[in-house]
Amino acid sequence: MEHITIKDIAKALNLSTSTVSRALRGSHEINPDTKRSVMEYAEKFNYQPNPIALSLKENKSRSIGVIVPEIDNPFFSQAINGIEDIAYNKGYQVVIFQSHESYEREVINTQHITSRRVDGLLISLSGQTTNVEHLKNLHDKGLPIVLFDRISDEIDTHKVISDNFEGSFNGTEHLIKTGRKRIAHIAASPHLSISKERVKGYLAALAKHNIPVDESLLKYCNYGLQDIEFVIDQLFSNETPPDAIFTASDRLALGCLSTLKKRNIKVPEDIALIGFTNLKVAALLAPSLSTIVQPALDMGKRSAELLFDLIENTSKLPKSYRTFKLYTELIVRNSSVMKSDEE
Amino acid sequence: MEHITIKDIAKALNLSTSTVSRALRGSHEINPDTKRSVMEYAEKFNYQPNPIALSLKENKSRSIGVIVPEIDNPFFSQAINGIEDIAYNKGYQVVIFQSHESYEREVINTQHITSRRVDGLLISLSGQTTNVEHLKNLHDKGLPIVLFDRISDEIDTHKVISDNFEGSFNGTEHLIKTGRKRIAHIAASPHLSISKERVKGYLAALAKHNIPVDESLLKYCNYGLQDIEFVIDQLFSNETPPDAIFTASDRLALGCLSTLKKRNIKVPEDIALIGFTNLKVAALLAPSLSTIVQPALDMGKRSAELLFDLIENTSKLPKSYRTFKLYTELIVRNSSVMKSDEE
DNA sequence: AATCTTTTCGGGAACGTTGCCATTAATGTA
DNA sequence: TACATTAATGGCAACGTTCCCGAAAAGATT
Repeated sequence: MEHITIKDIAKALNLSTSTVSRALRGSHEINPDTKRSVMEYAEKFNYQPNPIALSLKENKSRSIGVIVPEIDNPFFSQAINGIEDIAYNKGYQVVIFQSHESYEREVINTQHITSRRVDGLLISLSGQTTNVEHLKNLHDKGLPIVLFDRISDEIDTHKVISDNFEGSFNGTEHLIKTGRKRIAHIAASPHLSISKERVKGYLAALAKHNIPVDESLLKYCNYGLQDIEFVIDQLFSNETPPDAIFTASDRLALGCLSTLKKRNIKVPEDIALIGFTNLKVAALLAPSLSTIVQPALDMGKRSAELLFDLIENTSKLPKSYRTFKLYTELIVRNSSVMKSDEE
Repeated sequence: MEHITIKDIAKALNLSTSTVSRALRGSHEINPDTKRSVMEYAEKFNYQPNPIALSLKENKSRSIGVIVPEIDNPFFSQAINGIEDIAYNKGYQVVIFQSHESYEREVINTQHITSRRVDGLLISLSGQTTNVEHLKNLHDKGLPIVLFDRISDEIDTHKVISDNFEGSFNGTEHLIKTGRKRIAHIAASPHLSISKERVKGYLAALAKHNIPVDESLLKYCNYGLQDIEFVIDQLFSNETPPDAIFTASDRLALGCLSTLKKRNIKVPEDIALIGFTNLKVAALLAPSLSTIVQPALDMGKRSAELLFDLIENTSKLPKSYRTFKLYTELIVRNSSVMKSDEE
């Protein structure tokens, strides 16, 4: 890949690089004729300023880093879609990293992030992450960071989440109102903020309706299918098994559905199932899955906007960081109600 | 974000930058004591070489660009997962662009790609792209490019696809062997290589079994739900409607399923449905979806490996480019056979 | 006519790093 | 003792760009 430089133009037109540079930027202190000839030459030979040289000079890369647990997860790919959208309009590049739910990998990613001199970082924590020193360090050094979805209290910066408490509360209450008595909750990694919030919502709904909490109905579970099967089997070995499961994530809901099918437990007759998800196919599952929808795309957009806000006002110091809660929506389908078969 | 530089170390230790540079690289012509003190200082203040300065000097960015139609499409996010995996091990960054199935956007993306000086490009063409001059130009200028999934004959470089013909042939033949007589095929954008190959496989299977081709059963369709509904309605306005639909993509299959449900057409009783997809949830749909699985992750990995091969041997000129066909697999589920309900 | 402004441009440093070419001092060789 | 060799380090240019500063020429102001 050969690229024409400002020097080449200067040499060809018998000018200095300074003059060419100014002509290209349309400076007023350049003779219109000179300007025109420079422009024409640049156009003709398809001059494109070297962003790397610019980066070196200005000490910024015009790129942002994104660390997600797994890109191949509809929630995150939708969020990245939103991020890319905003970044594109701002003329920034999006550089992707995956933590694969591993703390070590996340730490290594943050090292790469700094070494690569990205201008800002968007991150959703891995399921294993309990210590966020690696992010604190970056933030203390002045790197703009926005946390989304899986956040941490220990970092003081902008955060974007969906209203996990409310969503969880509404989902649980929906199960209660449709007559379910023993409602289990399967949460994801207990370290995650989203898990904690959703458990709180679940407990709050039970409390409101004076349903005693049964610890044996509250389970934490990894995404593996075996893990899910194990948990389901645990729940059903209970002397009075649950008549509803409220699941804290898309993957878990799918795993439950498939396990319940395998165990020949009918949904929603034997047990109601409701997910916390944004899967487009949720409506097409058998049975169609009731769920609490999260605005993944909007979350990506909002996070990116906030990050650019931080990047562009990085000097104006006295910041007040905020945590933005995005709406959730309960969508009732067949997995939680025993009515007809078509909506 | 303040970063310590080689100059800082030099100043602090009363050395020249050259000495520090060589000490850091472990050069033999540096006094072991000096080397040690430099190393210690660098360690202590967390020196990280500035990759931007390196890039400027070496005229390479250690990053690769990836252009996909839509990141929020399980096939592509899985592929990107594979790409990121390989790139991570090679120490490269992955920079993501989306064409949103738009030719204009794809062209703009390629401009960004060049202006950003990525070391290589992985691309899957947009559905609107018929002219690939923008890619040819880049390739002629020496940018290593690997095409995957949605490829073009007009660019001579490495390509990675799944065996669309075979997958399509097997899918169609499966429908024939299970007694279907009027098999429709709904393809994606007619410009796409994947569409052409899959149509060929479909036609070949019909030919092998002496089934005459009915042009009215071969449809091209966009991903929009309205488009799909329109096509389905067209098919069923036929005097003898199809008894099977072989669909050329995951999204199309989902759209069909939902439309057929809405129209109260029973799958698989009234009509068999089979997709070309890699959706993890295909098994959980109602009915579970028969499909031809594509190895998206492997495709991403393979493409990335080939790209790095090109990048690293960019000088060794006489290249022989190849097109790699990856395996596909027919998975028969309930949407195409009328047997029992559980597998 | 002498001075002051503009206008238009060139020179050079700087961003962080590497690599070539000195340079110095110490050591080895005759 | 004189010269060649080696070890250890410094100086400087270069990558592509911008920006500050200066300079020459032309024009404007007394």
